[in-house]
Amino acid sequence: MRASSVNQIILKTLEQDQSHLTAQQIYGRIRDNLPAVNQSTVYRALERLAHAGQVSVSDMGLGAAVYEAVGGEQHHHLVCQECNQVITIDDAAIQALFNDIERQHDFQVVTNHLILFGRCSACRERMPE
Amino acid sequence: MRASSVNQIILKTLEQDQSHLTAQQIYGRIRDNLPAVNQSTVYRALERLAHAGQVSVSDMGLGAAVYEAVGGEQHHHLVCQECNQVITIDDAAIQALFNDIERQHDFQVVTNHLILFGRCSACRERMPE
DNA sequence: AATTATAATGCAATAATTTGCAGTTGCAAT
DNA sequence: ATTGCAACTGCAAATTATTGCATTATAATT
Repeated sequence: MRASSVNQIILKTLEQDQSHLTAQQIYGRIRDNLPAVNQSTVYRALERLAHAGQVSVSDMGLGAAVYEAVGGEQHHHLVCQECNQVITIDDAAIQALFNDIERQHDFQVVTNHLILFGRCSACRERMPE
Repeated sequence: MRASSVNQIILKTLEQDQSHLTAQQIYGRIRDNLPAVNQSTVYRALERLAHAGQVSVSDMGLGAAVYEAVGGEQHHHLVCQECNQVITIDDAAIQALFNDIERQHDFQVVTNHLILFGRCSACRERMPE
């Protein structure tokens, strides 16, 4: 396998699929076309892409991390610990925080997919503390 | 083993140790006193404690997640992807964001230890994009 | 105290992820 | 072309984390 065309293939795979894919799912889809790609190659390519800010990695509290191509508009998620509901929130507030951090700490945030765990309104009503 | 005294033992272990411990390290320390505790019990106890907001779980980009007792003052971290430097930041800005989210989405954030990846100032100078 | 329900545990199997190391590949400079 | 170096890959082993199921413990109820 030609070195690092894997990056491109993974990116294309993620772009076709809008939803969050696990490393194993990505591995599976790539295998369909290129049987001769190893698992750790996929993990390492994903790591490179995440590092470069081209894909996001998120632990949504499922067994496995999920990956996604970073497109124009970012989004983030609130995950309810009780009912597992996933709420998508837009980037404005988060970007503002990141800008603050960048100014205060001179630190360029690359994290591009934030997952915040907690309790949704329905679950709070259903079972108040 | 008396059910769920494990919770207390883990909490005590984490409180004694200020630093971030991995599940394996916690497992190791508990074994010293209580050989008859299983790995999955430790993982499950940590999960419970995290869910209850008593300990924080963070993937700092090392191989394993790290756990910490949640004390009075929260803190969060910026982790440089290049040099692995860990910058500790205080809670104020983050809490403000969480409050916003709580107001806008009626969602109570439990996440209590945020890790943001990016590039520290030194590395940005050393290797500008 | 006996009875039920609910939650916690151990164990073993499985899944997900990481790592070490040797071998390839791509690329730039001879 | 050849050399040298850094990045990428495959493979296998090791680590880290999760899960299913039978058993045991705790708690609540009668």
